[in-house]
Amino acid sequence: MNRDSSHKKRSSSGGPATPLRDRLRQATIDAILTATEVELAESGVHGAGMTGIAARAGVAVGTLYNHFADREELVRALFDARRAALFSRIDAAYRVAAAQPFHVQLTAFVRAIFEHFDEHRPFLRILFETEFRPPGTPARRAPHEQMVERAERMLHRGVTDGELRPELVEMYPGALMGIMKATLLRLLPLADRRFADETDRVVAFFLRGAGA
Amino acid sequence: MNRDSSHKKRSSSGGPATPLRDRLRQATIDAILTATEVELAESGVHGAGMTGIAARAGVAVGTLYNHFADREELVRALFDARRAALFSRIDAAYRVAAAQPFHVQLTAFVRAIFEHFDEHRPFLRILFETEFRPPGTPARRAPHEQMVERAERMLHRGVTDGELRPELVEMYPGALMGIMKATLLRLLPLADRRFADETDRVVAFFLRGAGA
Amino acid sequence: MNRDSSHKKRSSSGGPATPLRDRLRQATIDAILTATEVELAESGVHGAGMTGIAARAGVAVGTLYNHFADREELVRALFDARRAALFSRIDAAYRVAAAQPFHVQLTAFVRAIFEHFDEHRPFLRILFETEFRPPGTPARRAPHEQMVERAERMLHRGVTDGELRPELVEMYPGALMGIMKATLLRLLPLADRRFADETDRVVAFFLRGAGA
Amino acid sequence: MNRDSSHKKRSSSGGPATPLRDRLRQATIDAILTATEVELAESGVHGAGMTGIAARAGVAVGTLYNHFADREELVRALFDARRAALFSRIDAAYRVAAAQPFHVQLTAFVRAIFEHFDEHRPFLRILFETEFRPPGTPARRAPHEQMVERAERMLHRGVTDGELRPELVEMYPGALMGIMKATLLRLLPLADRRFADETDRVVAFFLRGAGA
DNA sequence: GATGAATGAGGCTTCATTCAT
DNA sequence: AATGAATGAAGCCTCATTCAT
Repeated sequence: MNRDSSHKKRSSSGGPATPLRDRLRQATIDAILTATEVELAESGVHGAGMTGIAARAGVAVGTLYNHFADREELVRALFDARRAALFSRIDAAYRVAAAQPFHVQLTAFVRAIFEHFDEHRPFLRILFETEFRPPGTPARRAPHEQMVERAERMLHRGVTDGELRPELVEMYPGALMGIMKATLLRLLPLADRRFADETDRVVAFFLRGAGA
Repeated sequence: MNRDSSHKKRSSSGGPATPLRDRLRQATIDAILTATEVELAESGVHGAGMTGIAARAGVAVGTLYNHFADREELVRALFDARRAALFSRIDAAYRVAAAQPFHVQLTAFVRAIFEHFDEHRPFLRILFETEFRPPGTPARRAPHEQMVERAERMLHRGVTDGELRPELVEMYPGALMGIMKATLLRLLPLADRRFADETDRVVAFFLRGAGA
Repeated sequence: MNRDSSHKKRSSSGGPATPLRDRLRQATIDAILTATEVELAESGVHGAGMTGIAARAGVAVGTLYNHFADREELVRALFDARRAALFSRIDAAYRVAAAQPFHVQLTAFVRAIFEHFDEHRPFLRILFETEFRPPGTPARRAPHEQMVERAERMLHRGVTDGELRPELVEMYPGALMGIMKATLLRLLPLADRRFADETDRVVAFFLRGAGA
Repeated sequence: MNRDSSHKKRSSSGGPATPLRDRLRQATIDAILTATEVELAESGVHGAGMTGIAARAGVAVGTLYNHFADREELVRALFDARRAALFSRIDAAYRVAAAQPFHVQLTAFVRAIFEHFDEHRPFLRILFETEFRPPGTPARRAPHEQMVERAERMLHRGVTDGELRPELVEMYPGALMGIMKATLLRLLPLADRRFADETDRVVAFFLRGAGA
């Protein structure tokens, strides 16, 4: 069935024919994904039901299945979408700071992540719950691991540039992530605190531990 | 409604009336708890079913209900038992090192935790999964938070003793836990590595970041 | 939590959007109620199971729960439906005979009840079983008591009109009901006898005992 | 197994050897039956469980099965015991009044029944619940029918003696029982009223309806 | 495409009954 | 004969999924 949004058979005339249908379609999908995110955050990844998701999205249950093969694919789509947004944000910040010293890039990395979760608190709750057993395991990698990889690449540069000591290098990625997660976990219950405001403190602590 | 603690009669005559029954009873309970631990670790906290638990424990489903009111109480009993063991181990190590310098006590703290999880890898998997949303959700505190509290008390001494800098002190407990968890997470897939062997490196990294 | 009464949308455009769905829905509910009645009569109020009810109704178990929150609500719905039918029949007969002498109204009352049970023998069996301990036990009044109340009102008129002696008046409602029930009980095993044919004899006996 | 209390192999010496064992045995059985009666009355005939019965009787579940083959036999034993007591009481009263006029005997009949239920209110609740579907159906007759038979024999004499009119005679037994049951039902919620006090009024009402 | 009632496998729990001590 | 933990069939209910309209 047609769960990929790339039909592209609208090329009979010349202009952008029927993009309306596609736009409506995408609007429905977005509504469903957002509803899924909120429901999962509220009821837990396994506690949320298709009925509740449909209700919050303002559609019928059957409509969910017109866009996603089954519950698993829906959840996976949510994870993919949010992960893609997070990674593109990280990568953008990363690139912008590519010419700057390592510690600037590190700061940009941490800030990008914190800002993303400031905008997606519900998804953060979901991430913590599924960190160890992400939906769609074992075929898929946990977002966690993919971020660890990105952190590894960046921190490697820190060592190469001489800004980080090489001794405990294999601890660095996990330690950075661990400190960040601890910060997220600590602030999550406080609805009025922005994660991004902690950026400098996290970087400071990490650099004291790992800095040359 | 825990059905344990039912030693009503007995001892009315003279001899030890039925210690045998009690021993068998306790053996059953232990078998059930262990089976629960393994099943939860394998299938997830919500994925594990009473049928599978009973099968692994080598008892009938009904037997589970002779000792635990329902699924929730069973899971809670597992958490309580493992958490109690962990905390008593921590506290013991903590007391033993009470007269020693702070960094020795810190090392004892970290090592106690790592050793406990070396002996209870399945429970570790469960802990990660429920860190943010503990079973029996609202009423009970996450084990995580209780450990953070213990860490806070200990690290406070580090500051008082002058071994830790007071600047980022509110980050310390989370950071220590975060670094430990990152280490556990990193080594968990490697079945032949002992967490306890990482003790010194974790302490070293933390002290470089927080030490005076 | 009765899930009926869900005609939320529809009629936004112009035509009668989905009266078909509603009709099918009601047909399902009726089938379920009838099946419930028969199963309860056959297997007893507690002996009847959701599986058997679903099978007899020709639906899946889950369908029962699409229309009734749980077993108790289903049974209650059956009672409510049958009781409402009985009472509206009684009340109609009662009104029609309002202008006539008391003994005519009494006859109409008895006949209405007998005719109702001629059409709902299965429900009669259920009523006898639950007379003393209605389903959904504490909260709701037994149908029995509600009928006694109606009888009381009517018999009061008999006394006022001088057609009944006032002496043992507090026995009248129970006695009338008791004589009727004894008659129902006596004829219930005889499938070819109509209760309504006993109307005059019951009234005659009661009036001889209570008449002025 | 030995569920009949007639072993009678204690005749080796001469005197009444080991009647002690039998007496203890009977005491246990009585305790169980009474416990059963109360539990059934409280929780309903199907709601009462073997565990609750054993607990109330002060024995272990297994002990119940040492005296009764299964739950059904236990309930049946209770019914048999109470019915036997009721019938022997009725029959005694009946015989005593055999030489007296019919209406005296009728009064004795009604009073015997009322007195029995004054002493066994719990059992009365059970009777109402099972009147239509007695436990052990279909092999066993309902107590109701057996009482109707006794009533029939007695009322037949009333007709023969000329104290009752022969016209509606087939209604008499049911009507008498119905009036009695209505009275029991009316007074059952009032814990301080004795059924036996209603004897004369019941007889009076019945005789007005059926008397010559 | 959207709709939502119908489906039924699977999960949790109960409780009469058994049997080793 | 008493005990009470163990047993497991059977009951109720949930919820992802389907499909006729």
